[in-house]
Amino acid sequence: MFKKILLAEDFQDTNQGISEMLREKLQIPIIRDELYCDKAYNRLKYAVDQREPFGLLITDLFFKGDHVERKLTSGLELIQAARNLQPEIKVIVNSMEDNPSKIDALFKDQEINAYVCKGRHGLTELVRAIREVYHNRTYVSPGIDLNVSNNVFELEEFDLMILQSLAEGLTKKEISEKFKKDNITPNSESTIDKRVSKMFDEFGAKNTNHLIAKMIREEKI
Amino acid sequence: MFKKILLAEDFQDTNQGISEMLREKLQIPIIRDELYCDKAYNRLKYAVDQREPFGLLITDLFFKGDHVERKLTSGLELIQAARNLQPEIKVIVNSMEDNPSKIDALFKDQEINAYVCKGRHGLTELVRAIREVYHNRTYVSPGIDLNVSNNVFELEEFDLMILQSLAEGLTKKEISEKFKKDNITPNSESTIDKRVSKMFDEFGAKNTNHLIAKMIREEKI
DNA sequence: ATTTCCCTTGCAGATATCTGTAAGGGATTT
DNA sequence: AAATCCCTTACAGATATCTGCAAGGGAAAT
Repeated sequence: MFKKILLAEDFQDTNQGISEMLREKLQIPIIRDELYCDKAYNRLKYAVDQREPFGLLITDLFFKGDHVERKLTSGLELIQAARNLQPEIKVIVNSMEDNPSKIDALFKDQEINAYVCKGRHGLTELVRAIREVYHNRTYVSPGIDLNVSNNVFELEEFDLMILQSLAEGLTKKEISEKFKKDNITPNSESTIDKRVSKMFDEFGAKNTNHLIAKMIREEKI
Repeated sequence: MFKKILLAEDFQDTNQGISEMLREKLQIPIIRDELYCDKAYNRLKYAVDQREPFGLLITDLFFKGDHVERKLTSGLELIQAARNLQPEIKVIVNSMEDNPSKIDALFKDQEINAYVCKGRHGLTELVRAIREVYHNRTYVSPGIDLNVSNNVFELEEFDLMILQSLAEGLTKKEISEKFKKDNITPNSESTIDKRVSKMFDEFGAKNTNHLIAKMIREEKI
């Protein structure tokens, strides 16, 4: 089993619960837990310098901001920095994110080894994930279905840019002009009209206000 | 100190961390933890029936939905049900909500005894809160400033209804008609126009799309 | 009583949005 | 080569939005 594990999790209660479990259930000799990404990174670096690197990093994705100044502000940044420093380190993400396409991106882009979704079985699943990862397998919380990723209604890049611009208060004419300036094509006002109308049908919206409200609430934009 | 404490918290890791701490730091003889509001309520009821009621309820606000059917779906509903059953029970809310006006409402409407904000000192603060509440005092996490509640730009009821209607895709004419039907006044299309334009100024929005996007992102609607 | 202030309402004009129709171009199929 | 499909674009007409201006009414101040 792993000899050294680093835990990055900013909630004290959650942090405590996980550390306790790691010690009891898995008898990990060395467990370090940190409340800030920067401090976690420093620990990794020091361990590498001392030639006693951590075997596993368990990290959350979202870290609250407070008065402390931060360089690394999210789990994503921490993972990238860690991999840069120590490419072979195993990574388990432990977060409340449950959007399959976002989790899928973590495996594809960051090559994480496991994803555990916080919830009623989060701790049990985490123990399982650590064992799987130790044996060079990947793990995903059973509640998450990466296949049935809701790509059915996933927004493509172009439509996304239109929606973001509308949400920023630009008119369709302004969007058309911006697209022309940035060499984004297609870019006629008419096409933008058409795209938005098509989204009305796809998402069952009555008008632009309705569409934007839906998209933001569903965290598509 | 309290003899019996009930903890309602759906995240297994957080739940574990808190239970552990209650046992170690405060030597509470009986601690029950539940992952569902309904189960927590059943425990309260059983304890009351047995004439050995809980002295304190610690609850989260948001509970994830899953396959299990639920009657009580939020901490708010649990608190109301608990107070209905056992009016004198002490209540501490432990959640990640950090909006002062919403927390203020919990004290005013639900008469909760303490509010602890999850975060880097959440567990330490919770211990403190329990001691304070035991001595019949209230407690709020120091990071929360109930005085500087962002009421400066709080929406009044009327403007809120307009925004919600717009976000549902109604036109201003339709909103005007709805208001007339529901005897809400003022209700002319002109006034609704004016109110929305005024909000453009207040919130620095360029148009309706922009305003709705801002309001939803700031969780005003 | 008069003035002042603020809100509601109506109206009008300039823009913006939404929905069709239709023409043209590129890619694929037949 | 011709037909088909899909996307882009232009344009037009009906609505909707946004911004003024002006009139009226109620409440508070003078």
